[in-house]
Amino acid sequence: MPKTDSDLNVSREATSLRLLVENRLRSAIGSGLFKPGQRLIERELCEQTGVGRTSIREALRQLEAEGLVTTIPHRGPIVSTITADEAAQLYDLRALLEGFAGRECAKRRDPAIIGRLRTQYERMVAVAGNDDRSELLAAKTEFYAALLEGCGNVFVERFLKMLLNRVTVLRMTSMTQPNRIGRSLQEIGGILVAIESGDEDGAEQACVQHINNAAAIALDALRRGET
Amino acid sequence: MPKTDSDLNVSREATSLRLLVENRLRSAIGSGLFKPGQRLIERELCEQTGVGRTSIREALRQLEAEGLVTTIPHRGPIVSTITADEAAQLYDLRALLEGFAGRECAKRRDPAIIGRLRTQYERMVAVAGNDDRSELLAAKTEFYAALLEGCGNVFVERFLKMLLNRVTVLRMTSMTQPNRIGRSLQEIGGILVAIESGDEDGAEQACVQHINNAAAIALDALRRGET
DNA sequence: TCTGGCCGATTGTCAGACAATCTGTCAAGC
DNA sequence: GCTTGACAGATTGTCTGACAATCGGCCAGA
Repeated sequence: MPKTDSDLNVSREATSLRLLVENRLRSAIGSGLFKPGQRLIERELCEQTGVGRTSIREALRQLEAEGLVTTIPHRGPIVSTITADEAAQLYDLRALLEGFAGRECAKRRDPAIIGRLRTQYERMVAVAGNDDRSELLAAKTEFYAALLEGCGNVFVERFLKMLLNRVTVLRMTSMTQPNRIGRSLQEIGGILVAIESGDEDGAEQACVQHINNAAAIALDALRRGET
Repeated sequence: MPKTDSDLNVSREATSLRLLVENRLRSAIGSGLFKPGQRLIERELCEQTGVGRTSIREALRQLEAEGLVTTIPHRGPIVSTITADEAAQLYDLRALLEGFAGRECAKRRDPAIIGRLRTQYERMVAVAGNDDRSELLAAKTEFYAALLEGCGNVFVERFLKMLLNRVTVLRMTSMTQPNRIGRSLQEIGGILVAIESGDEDGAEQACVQHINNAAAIALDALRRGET
């Protein structure tokens, strides 16, 4: 990211209402407050958010483009559901892209990125034992954010973000398996080491393997459960 | 695709106005009618299309999500420009995804898909000599469409479509090089053969190589030209 | 030449309105 | 009882008009 000389970045959070709504809805869906399949009725959203229908609708169009919601004509938007089949495809693609990202990170070895990766990894190790998983999840999210930025490809970054939004709910499932955490951490550590040592093939493989393992668990739970 | 018993598919083209506008704008940008960097003023679009601002704005949000237009706050949307650097990243990702698609096609060997690929390839060969390139381009587009569908991964398909929309203008450039056509056809033939014979590695390699070659030319032209 | 302020253009957002369309229900008919 | 048809309510899709906020450029003044 182009860092300004001195940090005079007037954050310009003055984002439009539409963007605020968009982010709210995104996190509402990601956090499970809005469940897959649930209808999102415009007027209700207007009341809940206090903004006009215009802004709501435009935000919904954006989320629709990202695949988070699906609009049924003359019926309105619903939170997208995902079949086991699609989930498998999603994980396939994610493995491909994250493998690429891992490889690129290892190739570039940007110290700033590596620093962030290591920080988050250590944070994950530190809080792994907590009952409250939220911080673990936060650390993992940050870890991935660094990985995506580090790959130096804005398209990969954008696409992976979209994919991650869609698996968030599934990821909760797979993280719930208690004894998965240990293995997961181990795998992530492997990714970190490979990147730090510039081992491109190793980093790619580690990323792919990590996703595949997570996918196996998530898909299993998904098939066992419903929808 | 789930084919209905008898072909009673009432095409239900009755898509919403918003979708019509969206497609119009997409092709207007893809065809170069709207040039990169050009401002898209809502009211003008309203006049040109004859629809209200509501529909225009929602369509723009969609295109924005796809990356085709970029909205500058309080300034309005412009047709997205692309730097040489970003173009390189775009081609990198495209190579990755199309390599994946090629591999999957070779793995699955769906006769319907292979038939379509071959048909379009032969069509390309047939019209390669024409002065008018439009049919060649159309055939190539169809070829790719079949390749994307054949990979059996809706996410890969969707993402690649987005990427293709963004390179369309660049692709024109690279196709303009006259003696590139021969090589290009040869490469595409290679892809087809590999898929038909189920050679996964070969198909992937052929796809990647094809994109890399196209990228080299396009990027060269881009750097030589402007922006 | 640089500074500051004004003005037009355009977006961002809202409220209200209306037709088109979908869904569920309920009565009528076999 | 089960199917058919019609009606009513709910909700979207779209338009219109409106207004404040903001951006860019122009022009006067130092």
